[in-house]
Amino acid sequence: MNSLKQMDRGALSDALDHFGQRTTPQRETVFGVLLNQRDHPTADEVYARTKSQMPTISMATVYNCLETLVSCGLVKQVNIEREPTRYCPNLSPHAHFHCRETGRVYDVPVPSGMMQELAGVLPGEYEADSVELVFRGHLSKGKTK
Amino acid sequence: MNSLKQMDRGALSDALDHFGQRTTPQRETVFGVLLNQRDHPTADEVYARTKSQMPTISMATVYNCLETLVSCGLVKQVNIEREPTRYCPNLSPHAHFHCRETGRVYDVPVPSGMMQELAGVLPGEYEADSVELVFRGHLSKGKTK
DNA sequence: ATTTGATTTAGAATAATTCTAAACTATGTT
DNA sequence: AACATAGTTTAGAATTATTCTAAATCAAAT
Repeated sequence: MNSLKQMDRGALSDALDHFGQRTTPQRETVFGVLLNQRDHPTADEVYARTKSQMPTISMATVYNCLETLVSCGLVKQVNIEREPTRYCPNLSPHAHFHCRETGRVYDVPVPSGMMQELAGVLPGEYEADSVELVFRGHLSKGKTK
Repeated sequence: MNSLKQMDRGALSDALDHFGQRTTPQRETVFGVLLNQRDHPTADEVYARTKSQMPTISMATVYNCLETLVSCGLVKQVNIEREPTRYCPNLSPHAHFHCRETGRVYDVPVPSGMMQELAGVLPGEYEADSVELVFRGHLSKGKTK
């Protein structure tokens, strides 16, 4: 699989349009790479994967595309400690789990009620537009998933 | 104020001892800097503040000391997006609020029950030893605190 | 067709952090 | 007290993710 499904292509164009940005082959390809393998790749990894489909793309363009996708709300950045930024096209409310042993990052669904509750701990003067929840630890043996 | 209170000096020595590390003037001074002004300074800021009390200290030592304090559990690292790491000697359970306008980071106390609850969203195979909760947004007008 | 502005590109620049190797300090042992 | 050992500090070099720059390319609109 290496091309965007019609549905995703539509979502991409719509979102880009909405922010006055053009739909380009590079943006489509990068978005496709993210949707195809949902393992929170770094920019470097996205670059490698994209290059295999589009050998002339440059690192700068990958960064540009990722930045564009993030600013259009199609992709989220995940920062774990000081490690390279990772990218995630999962838009539903979720937390992240970072395994210290493998370095892998997993999505963990969070009931939406929980998110409400979290916002509740903020004193009145704080107005949050985003919440980030990251767990760190390890996966219990047997289940490497 | 520029020297460690007796109580804090004791806590520092105990913790360092416990991990087989020496209590040095550099570590004491850096720890004192963090306790004195609890505004989540970056390593650069810690360096500047420490240098004013101990002009011969080097940047590398500041990083070494911070790393030592973190590994002994006396200080926490706070990473917000890709910005420089900040340091925080608040050991009670709390979240962070990052103001997009000023860039400042605030501690937000979190009821301990909430932390328990958060851990509850993790499926069984995930064993977390730390939870990080970061809000981003802005302070409502009037209260710049 | 031509202008205009957006996008892509390669490579240089930046900046936080880590590494390296030498100098220094403290501690324990005889 | 002198010495060996290991831990710590230091300045500066190295690393690395990311951003910047300026030129080339592309697309849309007159």
